[in-house]
Amino acid sequence: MTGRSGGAAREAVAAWESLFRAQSELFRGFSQSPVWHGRTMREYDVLYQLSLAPEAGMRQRDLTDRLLISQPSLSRMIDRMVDEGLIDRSPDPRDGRGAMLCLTADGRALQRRIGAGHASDVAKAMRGRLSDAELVQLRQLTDRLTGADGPRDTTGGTRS
Amino acid sequence: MTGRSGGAAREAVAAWESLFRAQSELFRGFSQSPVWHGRTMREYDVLYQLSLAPEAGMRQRDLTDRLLISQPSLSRMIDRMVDEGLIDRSPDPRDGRGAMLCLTADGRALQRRIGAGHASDVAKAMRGRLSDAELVQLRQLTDRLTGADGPRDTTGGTRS
DNA sequence: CGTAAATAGATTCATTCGAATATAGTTGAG
DNA sequence: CTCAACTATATTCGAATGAATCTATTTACG
Repeated sequence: MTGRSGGAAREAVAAWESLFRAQSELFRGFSQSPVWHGRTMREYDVLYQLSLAPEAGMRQRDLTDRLLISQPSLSRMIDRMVDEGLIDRSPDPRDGRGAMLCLTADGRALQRRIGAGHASDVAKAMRGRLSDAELVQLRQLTDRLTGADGPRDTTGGTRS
Repeated sequence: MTGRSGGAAREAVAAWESLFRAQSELFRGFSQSPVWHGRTMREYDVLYQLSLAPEAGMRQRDLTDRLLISQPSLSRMIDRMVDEGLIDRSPDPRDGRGAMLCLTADGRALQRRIGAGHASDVAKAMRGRLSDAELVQLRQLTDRLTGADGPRDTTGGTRS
Protein backbone atom coordinates (compact mmCIF):
# COMPACT_ATOMS: atom_id res chain seq x y z
CA MET A 1 0.00 0.00 0.00
CA THR A 2 2.90 2.27 0.55
CA GLY A 3 3.37 3.01 -3.08
CA ARG A 4 -0.10 2.92 -4.49
CA SER A 5 -0.71 6.60 -4.77
CA GLY A 6 2.14 7.42 -7.09
CA GLY A 7 5.75 6.78 -7.98
CA ALA A 8 6.92 10.01 -6.46
CA ALA A 9 5.41 9.24 -3.08
CA ARG A 10 7.03 5.83 -3.22
CA GLU A 11 10.38 7.44 -3.82
CA ALA A 12 9.86 9.63 -0.77
CA VAL A 13 9.16 6.56 1.35
CA ALA A 14 12.15 4.74 -0.09
CA ALA A 15 14.36 7.70 0.74
CA TRP A 16 13.05 7.80 4.30
CA GLU A 17 13.56 4.09 4.78
CA SER A 18 17.08 4.29 3.46
CA LEU A 19 17.85 7.28 5.65
CA PHE A 20 16.38 5.53 8.66
CA ARG A 21 18.37 2.39 8.04
CA ALA A 22 21.61 4.24 7.43
CA GLN A 23 21.31 6.20 10.64
CA SER A 24 20.33 3.14 12.66
CA GLU A 25 23.11 0.95 11.35
CA LEU A 26 25.80 3.58 11.67
CA PHE A 27 24.55 4.42 15.13
CA ARG A 28 24.73 0.81 16.17
CA GLY A 29 28.24 0.51 14.78
CA PHE A 30 29.43 3.64 16.55
CA SER A 31 27.83 2.49 19.79
CA GLN A 32 29.96 -0.63 19.80
CA SER A 33 33.18 1.34 19.54
CA PRO A 34 35.46 1.32 22.56
CA VAL A 35 35.66 5.10 22.64
CA TRP A 36 32.71 5.64 24.98
CA HIS A 37 34.43 4.87 28.27
CA GLY A 38 31.32 3.26 29.64
CA ARG A 39 29.00 6.09 28.69
CA THR A 40 26.11 5.89 26.30
CA MET A 41 25.84 8.02 23.21
CA ARG A 42 22.96 9.87 24.86
CA GLU A 43 25.15 10.81 27.77
CA TYR A 44 27.80 11.97 25.38
CA ASP A 45 25.23 14.15 23.71
CA VAL A 46 24.70 15.86 27.04
CA LEU A 47 28.41 16.42 27.47
CA TYR A 48 28.68 17.68 23.91
CA GLN A 49 25.82 20.14 24.17
CA LEU A 50 27.18 21.44 27.45
CA SER A 51 30.59 21.85 25.87
CA LEU A 52 28.97 24.33 23.48
CA ALA A 53 27.31 26.31 26.26
CA PRO A 54 28.56 29.72 27.41
CA GLU A 55 30.79 30.03 30.44
CA ALA A 56 27.89 30.40 32.87
CA GLY A 57 26.41 27.11 31.76
CA MET A 58 23.04 26.19 30.41
CA ARG A 59 19.62 25.75 31.85
CA GLN A 60 18.21 22.28 31.95
CA ARG A 61 15.19 23.41 30.02
CA ASP A 62 17.24 24.57 27.09
CA LEU A 63 19.23 21.39 27.16
CA THR A 64 16.05 19.32 26.99
CA ASP A 65 15.02 21.18 23.86
CA ARG A 66 18.25 20.31 22.11
CA LEU A 67 18.34 16.72 23.12
CA LEU A 68 15.49 14.61 21.82
CA ILE A 69 15.04 12.80 25.11
CA SER A 70 12.23 13.39 27.56
CA GLN A 71 12.50 15.87 30.39
CA PRO A 72 12.24 13.27 33.18
CA SER A 73 14.81 11.12 31.48
CA LEU A 74 17.24 14.00 31.24
CA SER A 75 16.61 14.95 34.85
CA ARG A 76 17.65 11.51 36.04
CA MET A 77 20.55 11.31 33.65
CA ILE A 78 21.87 14.60 35.01
CA ASP A 79 21.53 13.19 38.53
CA ARG A 80 23.77 10.29 37.63
CA MET A 81 26.31 12.48 35.88
CA VAL A 82 26.44 14.92 38.80
CA ASP A 83 27.08 11.97 41.11
CA GLU A 84 29.88 10.87 38.83
CA GLY A 85 31.43 14.31 38.97
CA LEU A 86 31.00 15.12 35.30
CA ILE A 87 28.49 17.92 35.64
CA ASP A 88 28.05 20.74 38.09
CA ARG A 89 24.47 21.69 38.93
CA SER A 90 23.78 24.92 40.74
CA PRO A 91 20.63 26.91 41.33
CA ASP A 92 19.88 29.56 38.76
CA PRO A 93 20.32 32.91 40.56
CA ARG A 94 17.66 34.46 38.34
CA ASP A 95 15.05 31.77 38.73
CA GLY A 96 14.69 29.76 41.89
CA ARG A 97 13.07 26.86 40.07
CA GLY A 98 15.83 26.50 37.57
CA ALA A 99 19.13 24.70 37.52
CA MET A 100 22.24 25.85 35.73
CA LEU A 101 24.41 23.10 34.37
CA CYS A 102 28.00 23.16 33.36
CA LEU A 103 30.74 20.67 32.80
CA THR A 104 33.29 20.01 35.51
CA ALA A 105 36.92 19.75 34.51
CA ASP A 106 36.49 15.98 34.45
CA GLY A 107 33.38 16.31 32.34
CA ARG A 108 35.08 18.57 29.86
CA ALA A 109 38.08 16.30 29.62
CA LEU A 110 35.85 13.29 29.08
CA GLN A 111 33.88 15.10 26.40
CA ARG A 112 37.07 15.95 24.56
CA ARG A 113 38.42 12.44 24.80
CA ILE A 114 35.20 10.82 23.64
CA GLY A 115 34.63 13.47 21.00
CA ALA A 116 38.02 12.87 19.45
CA GLY A 117 37.59 9.12 19.34
CA HIS A 118 34.06 9.32 18.07
CA ALA A 119 35.00 11.79 15.37
CA SER A 120 37.64 9.36 14.27
CA ASP A 121 35.13 6.51 14.06
CA VAL A 122 32.69 8.69 12.18
CA ALA A 123 35.27 9.86 9.71
CA LYS A 124 36.46 6.33 9.09
CA ALA A 125 32.97 4.98 8.51
CA MET A 126 31.65 7.84 6.42
CA ARG A 127 34.73 8.48 4.33
CA GLY A 128 35.09 4.76 3.67
CA ARG A 129 31.81 4.84 1.82
CA LEU A 130 31.37 8.31 0.39
CA SER A 131 33.71 10.77 -1.24
CA ASP A 132 34.25 14.18 0.29
CA ALA A 133 32.05 15.76 -2.35
CA GLU A 134 29.31 13.27 -1.64
CA LEU A 135 29.55 13.99 2.08
CA VAL A 136 28.93 17.63 1.37
CA GLN A 137 26.01 16.71 -0.84
CA LEU A 138 24.58 14.46 1.85
CA ARG A 139 24.91 17.10 4.53
CA GLN A 140 23.19 19.67 2.37
CA LEU A 141 20.28 17.35 1.73
CA THR A 142 19.83 16.29 5.35
CA ASP A 143 20.20 19.89 6.52
CA ARG A 144 17.27 20.79 4.33
CA LEU A 145 15.21 18.02 5.89
CA THR A 146 15.46 19.67 9.27
CA GLY A 147 15.29 23.21 8.05
CA ALA A 148 18.84 23.66 9.30
CA ASP A 149 19.62 25.69 6.23
CA GLY A 150 16.71 28.07 6.46
CA PRO A 151 17.14 31.78 5.80
CA ARG A 152 17.77 32.37 9.51
CA ASP A 153 19.74 30.47 12.05
CA THR A 154 22.49 28.85 10.06
CA THR A 155 25.11 29.58 12.69
CA GLY A 156 24.43 26.72 15.03
CA GLY A 157 22.07 28.49 17.33
CA THR A 158 19.72 25.59 16.91
CA ARG A 159 16.78 26.40 19.08
CA SER A 160 14.56 23.80 17.57
CA MET B 1 44.73 13.18 15.04
CA THR B 2 41.03 13.50 15.10
CA GLY B 3 38.57 16.22 14.57
CA ARG B 4 40.99 19.01 14.17
CA SER B 5 43.52 17.71 11.73
CA GLY B 6 41.68 18.05 8.46
CA GLY B 7 38.69 19.73 6.98
CA ALA B 8 37.67 16.53 5.31
CA ALA B 9 37.25 14.67 8.58
CA ARG B 10 35.29 17.58 9.93
CA GLU B 11 33.01 17.42 6.94
CA ALA B 12 32.41 13.72 7.63
CA VAL B 13 31.40 14.53 11.19
CA ALA B 14 29.18 17.37 10.05
CA ALA B 15 27.47 15.04 7.59
CA TRP B 16 26.91 12.45 10.31
CA GLU B 17 25.51 15.00 12.72
CA SER B 18 23.18 16.35 10.09
CA LEU B 19 22.05 12.87 9.15
CA PHE B 20 21.54 12.00 12.79
CA ARG B 21 19.51 15.09 13.46
CA ALA B 22 17.40 14.71 10.35
CA GLN B 23 16.51 11.14 11.20
CA SER B 24 15.80 11.97 14.84
CA GLU B 25 13.59 14.94 14.11
CA LEU B 26 11.66 13.28 11.34
CA PHE B 27 11.27 10.19 13.47
CA ARG B 28 9.89 12.19 16.34
CA GLY B 29 7.50 13.98 14.03
CA PHE B 30 6.25 10.75 12.48
CA SER B 31 5.88 9.17 15.92
CA GLN B 32 3.44 11.86 16.98
CA SER B 33 1.16 11.25 14.05
CA PRO B 34 -2.23 9.75 14.82
CA VAL B 35 -1.73 6.97 12.26
CA TRP B 36 -0.19 4.43 14.66
CA HIS B 37 -3.36 3.17 16.30
CA GLY B 38 -1.62 2.75 19.62
CA ARG B 39 1.34 0.84 18.22
CA THR B 40 4.94 1.96 18.28
CA MET B 41 7.00 2.43 15.19
CA ARG B 42 9.04 -0.60 16.18
CA GLU B 43 5.95 -2.74 16.26
CA TYR B 44 4.97 -1.41 12.87
CA ASP B 45 8.38 -2.42 11.58
CA VAL B 46 7.58 -5.97 12.61
CA LEU B 47 4.25 -5.87 10.82
CA TYR B 48 5.87 -4.34 7.77
CA GLN B 49 8.69 -6.88 7.53
CA LEU B 50 6.21 -9.71 7.95
CA SER B 51 4.06 -8.23 5.23
CA LEU B 52 7.00 -8.75 2.88
CA ALA B 53 7.48 -12.38 3.89
CA PRO B 54 6.44 -15.29 1.68
CA GLU B 55 3.15 -17.08 2.26
CA ALA B 56 4.63 -19.57 4.70
CA GLY B 57 5.86 -16.80 6.95
CA MET B 58 9.26 -15.94 8.27
CA ARG B 59 11.56 -17.32 10.93
CA GLN B 60 12.11 -15.21 13.97
CA ARG B 61 15.83 -15.32 13.41
CA ASP B 62 15.56 -13.73 10.00
CA LEU B 63 13.25 -11.10 11.35
CA THR B 64 15.74 -10.19 14.07
CA ASP B 65 18.39 -9.63 11.43
CA ARG B 66 16.22 -7.19 9.56
CA LEU B 67 15.05 -5.28 12.57
CA LEU B 68 17.79 -3.53 14.51
CA ILE B 69 16.32 -4.52 17.86
CA SER B 70 17.75 -7.16 20.14
CA GLN B 71 16.68 -10.76 19.96
CA PRO B 72 15.17 -10.84 23.48
CA SER B 73 13.30 -7.64 22.81
CA LEU B 74 11.81 -9.03 19.64
CA SER B 75 10.91 -12.28 21.36
CA ARG B 76 8.82 -10.43 23.93
CA MET B 77 7.34 -8.07 21.39
CA ILE B 78 6.16 -11.04 19.35
CA ASP B 79 4.60 -12.48 22.50
CA ARG B 80 2.54 -9.36 22.95
CA MET B 81 1.51 -9.18 19.33
CA VAL B 82 0.51 -12.83 19.30
CA ASP B 83 -1.63 -12.15 22.37
CA GLU B 84 -3.23 -9.25 20.55
CA GLY B 85 -4.06 -11.45 17.61
CA LEU B 86 -1.84 -9.66 15.12
CA ILE B 87 0.69 -12.42 14.54
CA ASP B 88 0.44 -16.15 14.23
CA ARG B 89 3.35 -18.13 15.67
CA SER B 90 3.69 -21.80 14.83
CA PRO B 91 6.53 -24.30 15.20
CA ASP B 92 8.81 -24.59 12.21
CA PRO B 93 8.18 -28.06 10.76
CA ARG B 94 11.78 -28.19 9.52
CA ASP B 95 13.45 -27.11 12.75
CA GLY B 96 12.04 -27.97 16.14
CA ARG B 97 13.78 -25.01 17.76
CA GLY B 98 12.38 -22.48 15.36
CA ALA B 99 9.19 -20.51 15.13
CA MET B 100 7.49 -19.45 11.96
CA LEU B 101 5.74 -16.11 12.08
CA CYS B 102 3.07 -14.72 9.85
CA LEU B 103 0.50 -11.99 10.00
CA THR B 104 -3.07 -12.79 10.90
CA ALA B 105 -5.82 -11.18 8.85
CA ASP B 106 -6.08 -8.53 11.56
CA GLY B 107 -2.34 -8.01 11.51
CA ARG B 108 -2.26 -7.61 7.77
CA ALA B 109 -5.17 -5.19 7.82
CA LEU B 110 -3.50 -3.15 10.53
CA GLN B 111 -0.23 -3.08 8.63
CA ARG B 112 -2.00 -1.81 5.53
CA ARG B 113 -3.88 0.84 7.43
CA ILE B 114 -0.82 2.11 9.28
CA GLY B 115 1.37 1.80 6.21
CA ALA B 116 -0.92 3.96 4.14
CA GLY B 117 -1.13 6.68 6.76
CA HIS B 118 2.55 6.59 7.50
CA ALA B 119 3.50 6.72 3.84
CA SER B 120 1.33 9.76 3.52
CA ASP B 121 3.07 11.45 6.45
CA VAL B 122 6.46 10.56 5.06
CA ALA B 123 5.66 11.80 1.61
CA LYS B 124 4.32 15.05 2.96
CA ALA B 125 7.37 15.69 5.12
CA MET B 126 10.00 14.65 2.62
CA ARG B 127 8.48 16.09 -0.52
CA GLY B 128 7.82 19.34 1.26
CA ARG B 129 11.54 19.82 1.65
CA LEU B 130 13.24 18.04 -1.22
CA SER B 131 12.48 17.68 -4.89
CA ASP B 132 11.92 14.26 -6.39
CA ALA B 133 15.37 14.31 -7.94
CA GLU B 134 16.90 15.19 -4.61
CA LEU B 135 15.04 12.37 -2.93
CA VAL B 136 16.59 9.95 -5.37
CA GLN B 137 19.99 11.48 -4.72
CA LEU B 138 19.50 11.17 -0.97
CA ARG B 139 18.42 7.57 -1.19
CA GLN B 140 21.42 6.68 -3.30
CA LEU B 141 23.79 8.27 -0.81
CA THR B 142 22.22 6.67 2.26
CA ASP B 143 22.04 3.31 0.52
CA ARG B 144 25.78 3.47 0.06
CA LEU B 145 26.24 4.21 3.74
CA THR B 146 24.69 0.89 4.68
CA GLY B 147 26.33 -1.07 1.95
CA ALA B 148 22.90 -1.59 0.43
CA ASP B 149 24.63 -1.53 -2.92
CA GLY B 150 28.02 -3.06 -2.29
CA PRO B 151 29.82 -4.68 0.66
CA ARG B 152 32.68 -2.83 2.17
CA ASP B 153 33.90 -2.64 5.76
CA THR B 154 36.87 -0.60 6.72
CA THR B 155 35.84 0.11 10.27
CA GLY B 156 37.02 -3.17 11.70
CA GLY B 157 34.57 -2.87 14.55
CA THR B 158 31.29 -3.39 12.83
CA ARG B 159 30.10 -6.85 12.14
CA SER B 160 27.22 -7.72 9.91
C1' DC C 1 24.85 -44.64 17.47
C1' DG C 2 26.67 -40.92 20.88
C1' DT C 3 28.62 -36.92 22.43
C1' DA C 4 30.32 -31.91 21.68
C1' DA C 5 29.62 -27.68 19.42
C1' DA C 6 26.45 -24.66 17.45
C1' DT C 7 22.00 -22.48 16.97
C1' DA C 8 16.90 -20.65 17.83
C1' DG C 9 14.40 -18.87 20.98
C1' DA C 10 12.92 -17.88 25.96
C1' DT C 11 13.96 -16.05 30.43
C1' DT C 12 16.28 -13.42 34.17
C1' DC C 13 17.91 -9.23 35.79
C1' DA C 14 19.17 -4.59 36.42
C1' DT C 15 18.56 -0.40 34.07
C1' DT C 16 16.28 3.18 31.54
C1' DC C 17 12.48 4.98 29.44
C1' DG C 18 8.18 8.16 28.86
C1' DA C 19 3.54 9.62 30.60
C1' DA C 20 1.44 11.36 34.30
C1' DT C 21 1.78 13.75 38.29
C1' DA C 22 3.78 16.25 42.22
C1' DT C 23 6.50 20.06 44.06
C1' DA C 24 8.41 24.42 44.24
C1' DG C 25 9.08 29.00 42.38
C1' DT C 26 7.34 32.82 39.33
C1' DT C 27 4.21 35.98 37.18
C1' DG C 28 0.13 38.71 36.57
C1' DA C 29 -4.52 40.54 37.73
C1' DG C 30 -6.89 43.01 40.97
C1' DC D 1 -0.61 41.56 49.23
C1' DT D 2 -3.15 37.46 47.52
C1' DC D 3 -4.74 34.17 44.60
C1' DA D 4 -4.67 31.75 40.21
C1' DA D 5 -2.25 30.39 36.24
C1' DC D 6 2.00 29.16 34.58
C1' DT D 7 6.72 27.15 34.40
C1' DA D 8 11.08 24.34 35.71
C1' DT D 9 12.38 20.40 37.64
C1' DA D 10 11.65 16.10 40.37
C1' DT D 11 9.29 11.86 41.41
C1' DT D 12 6.22 7.90 40.82
C1' DC D 13 4.96 4.10 38.21
C1' DG D 14 4.34 0.63 34.77
C1' DA D 15 6.43 -0.93 30.65
C1' DA D 16 10.21 -1.96 27.50
C1' DT D 17 15.10 -2.44 26.86
C1' DG D 18 19.79 -5.10 26.18
C1' DA D 19 23.37 -8.22 28.17
C1' DA D 20 23.86 -12.44 29.96
C1' DT D 21 22.18 -16.81 30.56
C1' DC D 22 19.30 -20.86 30.09
C1' DT D 23 16.76 -24.62 27.48
C1' DA D 24 15.82 -27.32 23.68
C1' DT D 25 17.09 -28.87 19.31
C1' DT D 26 20.05 -29.62 15.45
C1' DT D 27 24.47 -30.56 13.34
C1' DA D 28 29.16 -32.43 12.98
C1' DC D 29 32.18 -35.87 13.71
C1' DG D 30 34.25 -39.88 15.83
